[in-house]
Amino acid sequence: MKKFQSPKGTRDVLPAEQKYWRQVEQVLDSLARIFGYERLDLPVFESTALFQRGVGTGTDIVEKEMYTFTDKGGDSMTLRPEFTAGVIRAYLENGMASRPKPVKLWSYGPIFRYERPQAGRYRQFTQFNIEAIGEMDPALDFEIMSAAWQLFSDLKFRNLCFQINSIGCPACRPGYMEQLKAHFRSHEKDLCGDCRNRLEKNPLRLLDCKKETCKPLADRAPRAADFLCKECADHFETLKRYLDSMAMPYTVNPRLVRGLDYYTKTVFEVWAEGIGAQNAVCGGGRYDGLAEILGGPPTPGIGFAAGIERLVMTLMHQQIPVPETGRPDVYVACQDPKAMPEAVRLATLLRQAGTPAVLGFGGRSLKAQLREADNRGARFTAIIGEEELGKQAVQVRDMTKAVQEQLSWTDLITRFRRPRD
RNA sequence: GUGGGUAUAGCUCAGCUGGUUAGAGCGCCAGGUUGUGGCCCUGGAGGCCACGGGUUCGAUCCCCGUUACUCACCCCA
Repeated sequence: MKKFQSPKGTRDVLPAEQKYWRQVEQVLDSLARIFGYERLDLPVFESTALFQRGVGTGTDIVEKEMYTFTDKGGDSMTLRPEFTAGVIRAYLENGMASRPKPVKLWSYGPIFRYERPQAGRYRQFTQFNIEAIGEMDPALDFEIMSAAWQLFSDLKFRNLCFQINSIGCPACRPGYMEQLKAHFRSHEKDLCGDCRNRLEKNPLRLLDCKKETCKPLADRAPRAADFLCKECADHFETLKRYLDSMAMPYTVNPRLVRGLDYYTKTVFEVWAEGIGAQNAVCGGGRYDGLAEILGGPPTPGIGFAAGIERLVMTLMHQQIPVPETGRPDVYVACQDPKAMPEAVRLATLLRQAGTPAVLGFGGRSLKAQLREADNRGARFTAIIGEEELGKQAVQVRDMTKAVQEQLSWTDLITRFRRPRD
């Protein structure tokens, strides 16, 4: 029979990797608390139309990357390829517009995109997502970016690169797009095939092309920042002043465009090095038109998403120390198998007192049990030997100091008791 | 969707231009006498050498195909 494997583009997060996940999750949880964001959990699948409308039919995500299926009732459903559309759907559906603005929400969970896997790219991956809805103030753009900043500094990341840009709004973008198209159309014969397709459909993407033939043209292309309307230009300037005043280093990248249709004004990404070609660990921006696209009242918003797998990869690549997890306080061993009933009772009592305790199974030699205690990282081993048998007593061995003493069960339990909350 | 690379033990990999019982390190298990881990020593378990075909007296090795994994393009987290 053919051996089963995890589906292409999915992975198992084995116990050895869990400490890194735990570290990231703890930092995220406290970050959300520090910045005043509340948790919102969403369904993993939504109506396909939500993503078609919200993300945009011209995007790669909607065109070729969605896990879409028809359920038994005949409705088309899609595993979420991003969080934002679902967050806005929930915001509108649950009348959150009546709450104090901005409404600040965060979410965490699996995201699905059907792509060819490579280093740092999976078909099922995990995102942390943060959104602030209902406020135009550039100070909120700053707050969101500053949350990203603090996330990475709390994780102790080094060598990060913040990229920002402004891509305008419905008032100024059409004018810019015309200029952009005109520029590329005059050189159409020099463009690669992909770019010729993009020309009418999504001209912004041409700026992003990495082909040697298109790059020089992209470099000479008109820049979005030069065509912003007064409102967008002021917004961008104010944001940059906030960033400067707090000494947060960033690069204005006129070629940063981002792949989703709904972005307006501010867009940004954070790049890490050393984790492969997929180096964006965080990406986001403002989406002032999205709520309307989804049938709600005009509602501005801004947010970002971070890919947890890439954060974990960076943590490991930069060899950042994280707390060890899963070490037992006490390993209960017995010298003779006939002491096993006592060992079982002692382990149970320890656990009832909240002490992480593991038991040596299988009637193996004491030597083997101590070896196991060592391998599992146990801090102490409680040994029931010939002398202790039937006396409610144990030899307690300190595994780092290699010294031991006889203790009664009650003393042992008292010493290792852990209050639980 | 388009390219390149790689498939040998649980993991990381050797295996010379094809030659008979397929190796190492790590890990796992058990021992090194009288109740005790880490270091050291000894032993053991564990491989249809990815799968299918071809060339050959003979293929883990050469050729073709399939599949999987992987890196990159595209795009993104």
